[in-house]
Amino acid sequence: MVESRRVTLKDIAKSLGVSVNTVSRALADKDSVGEDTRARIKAEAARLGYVPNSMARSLVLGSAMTLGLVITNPSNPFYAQLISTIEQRGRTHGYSLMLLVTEESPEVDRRAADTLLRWGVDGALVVPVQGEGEHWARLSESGVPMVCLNRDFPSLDLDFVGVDYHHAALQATRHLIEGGARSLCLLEEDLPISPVAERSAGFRQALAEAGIESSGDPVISVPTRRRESLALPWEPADAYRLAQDIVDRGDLPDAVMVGNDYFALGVYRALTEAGLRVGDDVLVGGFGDHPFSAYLSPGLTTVRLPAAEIGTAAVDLLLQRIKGDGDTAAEKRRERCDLVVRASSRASKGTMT
Amino acid sequence: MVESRRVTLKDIAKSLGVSVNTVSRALADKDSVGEDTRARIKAEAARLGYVPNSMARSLVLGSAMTLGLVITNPSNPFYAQLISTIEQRGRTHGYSLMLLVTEESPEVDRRAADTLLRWGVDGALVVPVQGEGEHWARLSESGVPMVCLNRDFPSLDLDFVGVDYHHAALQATRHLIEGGARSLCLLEEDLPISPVAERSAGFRQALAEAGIESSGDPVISVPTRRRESLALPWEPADAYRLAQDIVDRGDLPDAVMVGNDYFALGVYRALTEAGLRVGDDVLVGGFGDHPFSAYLSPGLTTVRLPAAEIGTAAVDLLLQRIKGDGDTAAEKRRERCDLVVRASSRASKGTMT
DNA sequence: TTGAAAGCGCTAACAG
DNA sequence: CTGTTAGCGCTTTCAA
Repeated sequence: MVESRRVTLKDIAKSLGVSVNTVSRALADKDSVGEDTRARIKAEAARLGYVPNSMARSLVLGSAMTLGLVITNPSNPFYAQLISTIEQRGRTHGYSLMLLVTEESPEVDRRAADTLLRWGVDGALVVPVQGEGEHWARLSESGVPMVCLNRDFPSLDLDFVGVDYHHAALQATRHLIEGGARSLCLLEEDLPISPVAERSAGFRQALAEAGIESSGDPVISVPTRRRESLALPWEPADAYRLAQDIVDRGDLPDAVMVGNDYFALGVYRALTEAGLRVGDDVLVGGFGDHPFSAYLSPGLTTVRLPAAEIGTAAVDLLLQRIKGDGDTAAEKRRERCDLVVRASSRASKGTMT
Repeated sequence: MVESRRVTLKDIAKSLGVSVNTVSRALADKDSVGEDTRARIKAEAARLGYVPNSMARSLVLGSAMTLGLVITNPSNPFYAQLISTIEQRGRTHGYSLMLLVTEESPEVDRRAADTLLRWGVDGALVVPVQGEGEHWARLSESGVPMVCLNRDFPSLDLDFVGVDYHHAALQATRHLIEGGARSLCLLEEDLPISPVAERSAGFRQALAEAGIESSGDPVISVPTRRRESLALPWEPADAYRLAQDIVDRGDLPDAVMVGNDYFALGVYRALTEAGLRVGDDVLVGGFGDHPFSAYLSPGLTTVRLPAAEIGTAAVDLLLQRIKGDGDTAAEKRRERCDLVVRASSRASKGTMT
């Protein structure tokens, strides 16, 4: 491994006896340079193994050509897909990606905003750790275009691209009710985030429509035990325990909705162990349509989340903002999604929208 | 949104009537600055909302304080966990992360190496798109410390941290054989990567030890149909189709190993549909121990991959290289892993190492 | 068409 | 203790 310093424009210039900026323009394919000169310069650059210094370039150009992506947990398959899509689409437009993982820590979240500011990213895509998001508002006000992903701050005037969870939950719950459910509950993770709130609202609306009332709150918060590592998806065991409790208490409804497919795994187990048949004795519906969901017995009825569409839309919106379209009002975009009906809800009506 | 230019050291200096570099040193907490001056400077910096420019800083310091991470597919849960771990550990040491997603494209892989070079990352962690990896060798020779993750180029002198797939496959296969299997096959994805090769070798060794011979090749390559989007994990359907074929042909062995748990989903379905009972008529073993694997019926016996350990070890090795320990021979580290025994292999011996 | 000079924002040397 | 000078590698004036 040669410890040679990196080749710079100056090196090429010196080696060829021309000025630095002739080299710069030759390599940038500007027309203000002679045919032969350009050729000699390019040859020499290749010979020396010249690699442009992006940082220096960015410094003078005033643009980092970098997007920041802040994610709470890449092990969430939905977010994993967002990462892929976003990186790909950003790269297509010439942007590099700086990734920050917050693991639901408000502290890390706050620092993430700071880091992005320091690096001068051209724009930021962020799944915020919710609660208070002033630091994100500040980032945005500092002139860094940003769009929130999946989690929205209704109170803050920030661009947002996510899922129409309300509509999705409404449809899914209606579907279970049409399937015959007269008592239902919804198991949600215990985080104060907008997706949970919106799903709960949609779920409740469906219940209200059908005139279904329950003694207690039908939306149940799953106590997610501090996981060994947050670098994992939701823990089925958390939902398993809760479902067991419900069964033991004799509170089991006709149908159980869960905020994510992983919880469905736990619910399946609890029901099965109690001698109940999913899709028959109890209907189950989830969110995510993760690859395993189609392969469970019975197959899980679940909402497919349009990760690719959301990632793409978010990047496109961000790029638009970066291009200067910054004074328009904040956009709140909620993508509709499909309910994938499988045997866990018994009915077999195909895909509805 | 104020379109105000970013506050710089110069602004603070001007506003206070001191020199730029006094400001620099005051803010850097160097001791060569008066108590009161420092205080005034810090106050003014805060008042003006000064944010240091990392790029400028990096340019002069000659270090980007950035690590590059090149991943083929974040939707692979193993890689998702690596991303989390690596970002976290890098951040702990003050490094930002630049993420590149290659989606198994040799072209993108090549460009990734170039991008990292241009940005002058301090080090790179890469899951290479295998085949030929000269560009990675070049990156390394250019003086950028790098370590390969999960996939090794035995022929190239590059640092490597991954899984001891050979040992894992050996153990898992032995376990199935001890469980009574006398004919076995291994379903692997059709990629020319070292993990596949190593698992196959371990699998074959176990067969040889037991004196098991088969008519055809017991290692079967699963034709992975070009997926709609590569931003997804393995496709269970690919393994499902193949398993169906095997069953139809009457070639079904006593035990089926699969290179990843997603394939097991497909195998389960094919077997079930053929009226066979997993863990009874046919034993199944996988790799990954994904969250769903424990919740299948029957639970899937599978190899747990130590993603966190590998991510941590890789970062630590990289940081060590960055610190200058660059002349030692390339290190090839293969982490051992546990076989998680569940009902799909019938036996119930607890966790073995 | 080319070169010289200036500057992006910051830090490091050296004076004073 | 503080200011001046220099320079990281690059691009963009402006002259020549």
